[in-house]
Formats: sequence, C-alpha cells, structure tokens
Amino acid sequence: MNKSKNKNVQKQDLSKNQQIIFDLIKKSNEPLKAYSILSNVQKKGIKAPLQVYRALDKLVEIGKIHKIESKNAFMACQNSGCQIAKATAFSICENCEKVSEIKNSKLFEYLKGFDDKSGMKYKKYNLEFFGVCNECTAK
Amino acid sequence: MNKSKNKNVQKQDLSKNQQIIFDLIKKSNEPLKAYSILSNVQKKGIKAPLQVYRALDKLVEIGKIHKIESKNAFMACQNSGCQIAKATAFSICENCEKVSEIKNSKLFEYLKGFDDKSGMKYKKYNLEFFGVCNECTAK
DNA sequence: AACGTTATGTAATAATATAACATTAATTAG
DNA sequence: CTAATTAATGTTATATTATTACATAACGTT
Ligand SMILES: [Zn+2]
Ligand SMILES: [Zn+2]
Ligand SMILES: [Zn+2]
Ligand SMILES: [Zn+2]
Repeated sequence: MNKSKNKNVQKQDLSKNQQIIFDLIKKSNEPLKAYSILSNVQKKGIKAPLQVYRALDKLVEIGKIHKIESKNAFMACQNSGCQIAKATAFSICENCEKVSEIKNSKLFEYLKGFDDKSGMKYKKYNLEFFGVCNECTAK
Repeated sequence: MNKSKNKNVQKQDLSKNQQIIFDLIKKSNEPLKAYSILSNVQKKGIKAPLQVYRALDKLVEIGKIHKIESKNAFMACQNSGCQIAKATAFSICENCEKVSEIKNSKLFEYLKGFDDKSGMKYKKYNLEFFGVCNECTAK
C-alpha cells in the first residue's frame, strides 16, 4: 500500500491537508472560521486560503464537519456524519456564541418526513435555532 | 403631520433608503444579493455598500425581508413578517436556485415548541430545505 | 505504462461585510 | 417650541469571506 517508509499512512480516507484541518476543527470547542483555520495551520505548511477552502468543502461533503451558515464557521460533526451531511440542526447562543449540534431523532424524523404541497422533493435540510443557553441564562 | 409641501410622506414606517431597497427586493422573484441591490439602486442615489447593508439589517430586523443564509441573499417575506423574523423556513432548489418561503403552520408549531434537554430557550429559528423543485423534476 | 481522477501549490482577484467618522432628519421630553 | 435623544444618512477606507485560473503532483485503475 505504501512505497517503503510507512509514511503518508491515511488514518481514515482523508488527504494530508484534509486531515490537518479536520484535526484542528475537531479539537476546537467552537466553530472555526476559514481564515482562523488558515492562520492555525500555516506552521503545517498550508499557506493559502484556497487550500483551506478545498479541504473544508471536502470535509463538509463527506459529513465530517458542518458549516454553520449564520456564522460562516465550521465545526466537527458530533453525530455520524449526519448521514453524509443531509440533516443538520444546531443551537446557537446569541449571548456567548456557543454552538451545539442537536441530536434529536424525533426532530430528524419529523423533518425528514416533512412535505409541503409544493411537490418538491427534499434531500437535505439545515436548521439553526437561536436563543440563550443555560449558562448565560443563569447569570 | 407634514410641514407644508406634503413631501417626505412615509408610505409605511420605512425610511427613504429602506423603502427603495424594500421595493426592489419585493418586486424581485428571486433572492437578491447585496451588491446586486447596490448596482440596481445607484440610479436612486444609493452609492455605497454600507447604505445597502444598513437598510437590509433594518428590514431583516422588522421582518419585511429575510436573509437566505446559505446564499447570502435577501427576499421579501411572503407571510406577515414571520412574527418579526423569529421563525423562517425556506425551500431551495439545487438545480434552478429557486427559493420559496415555506408557510406551514404545523411545521411552525412543531418547531416553536421544540425543546431538547439542553435547557436552552429558543427564541428564533431558521430552516432551509434543499432539493429539486417541481419544474426541475419534470424536465 | 497510460489514463482518469483527486489533491496540491501559488498568485491574483472577486464577493461579502464592517469600522470609523461626520452630518442630517425624526422623535421624544421638558 | 426648543433641547435632548435616537434613528438614518453620506462617505471613505478597510476587513473578511470565497473563488478563478493555471500549473503540478499523487493516487487508483486497467
Ligand atoms: Zn453532524
Ligand atoms: Zn450562552
Ligand atoms: Zn417571512
Ligand atoms: Zn428548480
């Protein structure tokens, strides 16, 4: 599988840049923005925005990370790739900016089965809830 | 109510720039982007991006338009300000890019009452469905 | 080896959005 | 009404987010 030195072993099926960027996002406890990611991986040899965006695109596509659209930021999937990124839901604190991925099978079932009269076939959805989190309410 | 000349009559409660930009968005059948709006209202004297963004911010705040987060674009509310922009849902065709606002009271009730175990109080949500619309499916 | 596909490197630029500061208009309180 | 306050505007510059274009390298298959 590998030429000789046993380097470049793919931990999963991610390429080098994808793995670097995924590792960074995964260990973060908050959504990361593309240029913040860039500045954090420059020491690893990733120099240009496009390298970051390409890796992000791929990671989103395979469901390992999600984009929080209202924040233009990215976080690691807490579930199982959300069935390849087809069904995502988040709760966002408007005070402390904390974002959590919602895992609620009833909600997912409900939305998966949602059908308005338009005749449109839904393949994917993204839901973002906003409010004030527990910690912020306590204060 | 007015000084003398009967000019500057407020049609609603929108300021001049807000009204110009709202009129443009309302008559469009697709979501409009900020810089596209800008180029369309320059003949009306609105010259800078910030003038557009300020009007957009206000219009979003009062629920007369919504931002389609996944497209960075704006469309007029089809409902009644969606209770001042607190509950929004859209269907987006991935083929022709058509966006429609979803009006479905059961969905709204369901999401309004949604409560996970986190203890977070939700004040607002935005939901975006993606798929292929009727027309595009027919082709 | 040859091919198609995926990933990378690099530079330039496009598209989206905000900061900072000065001014004017509209609303409210006394 | 006048002063104080708040909301809206005008303008310039700049920050942030994202893509185009083109060249090269690595990978997977046959
Ligand atoms: Zn997920
Ligand atoms: Zn909070
Ligand atoms: Zn609406
Ligand atoms: Zn369509």
